[in-house]
Amino acid sequence: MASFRLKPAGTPAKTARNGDTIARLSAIFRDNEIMFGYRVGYLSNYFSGPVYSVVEAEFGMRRPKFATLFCLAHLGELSAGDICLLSGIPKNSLSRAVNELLREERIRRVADSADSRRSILSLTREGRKIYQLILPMFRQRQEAMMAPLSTREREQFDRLLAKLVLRDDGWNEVY
Amino acid sequence: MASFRLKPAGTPAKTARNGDTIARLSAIFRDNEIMFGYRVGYLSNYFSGPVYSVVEAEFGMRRPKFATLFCLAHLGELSAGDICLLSGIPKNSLSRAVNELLREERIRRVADSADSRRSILSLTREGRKIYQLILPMFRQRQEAMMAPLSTREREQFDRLLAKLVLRDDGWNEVY
DNA sequence: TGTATTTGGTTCCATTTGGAACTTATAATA
DNA sequence: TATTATAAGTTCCAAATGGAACCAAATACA
Repeated sequence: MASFRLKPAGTPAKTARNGDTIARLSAIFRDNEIMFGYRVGYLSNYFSGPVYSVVEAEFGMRRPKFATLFCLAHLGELSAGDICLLSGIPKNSLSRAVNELLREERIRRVADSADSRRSILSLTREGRKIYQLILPMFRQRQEAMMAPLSTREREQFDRLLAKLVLRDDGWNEVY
Repeated sequence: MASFRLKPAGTPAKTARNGDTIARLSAIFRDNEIMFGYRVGYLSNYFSGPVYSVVEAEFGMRRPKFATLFCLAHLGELSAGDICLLSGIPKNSLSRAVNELLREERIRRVADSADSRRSILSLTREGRKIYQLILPMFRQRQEAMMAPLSTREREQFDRLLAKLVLRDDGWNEVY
């Protein structure tokens, strides 16, 4: 994991195109009716897709499982439903992820004494270790993604994302 | 479709939480090691997920198929590979999408005379019609997503997204 | 308190997914 | 111009996905 990379050094992109084609294709980024949504989705795909394909091969772990580790690493103790809310992953997928992680002893689960339908999840030492192992891949990929922005621009971007995500209008209450 | 909505009016969110819980959970948006990647992914999920689940139910169409229509609607004629590049969808998934759309006569395909491995795809009248029918859902959802930003902030966001997406450093040459 | 509703979580199942191997056509190089 | 490598697209298959139905506990409220 020391030197995570998406392709061996020097390997040319499989989808290399000439400049003209690129220019023609990228017109779609300059003008369409769902500019924001489309580009956000595009970034998201190219950000996480390649990393997950490595993480899957190397750790047998995809979005639902990693999202679980990620949320628990940050917030300590959560229910499965909390993680759904924080990730937008459907609860049945998340349920499976949780049960697999339990089997692998990467998380633990104790019934919530206040509400015995819920249970409280948290990382085991092993879970935290694996998380720390995977995290750098995402960090590195994020750094690559953000390369075109200056420090100042990153601050702006940060501020805008915060506004979009920390909100109270129920936009994300859909699942 | 006249009044597309994600939940019937007045239906409370299934995942309603009290303010305290919300506050606790949203800490993850304020501080983590992959702030940009995480929040972009979160937005992307909550933007498109709910729309696709309606589009799937109503038109039997998911991301690969809609991405195909979307790209063709904007750029006229493209190969399957172009659409992969523009969407980050793997080529086998896209191949299936293309063949389904052909069967449904929503796109047409002609062999590229210059390179007979490729073929050139384009929308049929029917394909364009269905696209126009779906598009407003995404527009509406995007509008909801962007609600917290002022006009000025949207311009900023637009500028930053453009920088992230219109780039030349091969960041997206991974599939 | 008893009945109806909602909620957290799991299970079922049909469909979708994407890696890998394959086919055919083009490009690159000897 | 053979030979080899690479590209576009398809097919195969094992695994992941998500809607829907379900169960059990909690809540609303008559």
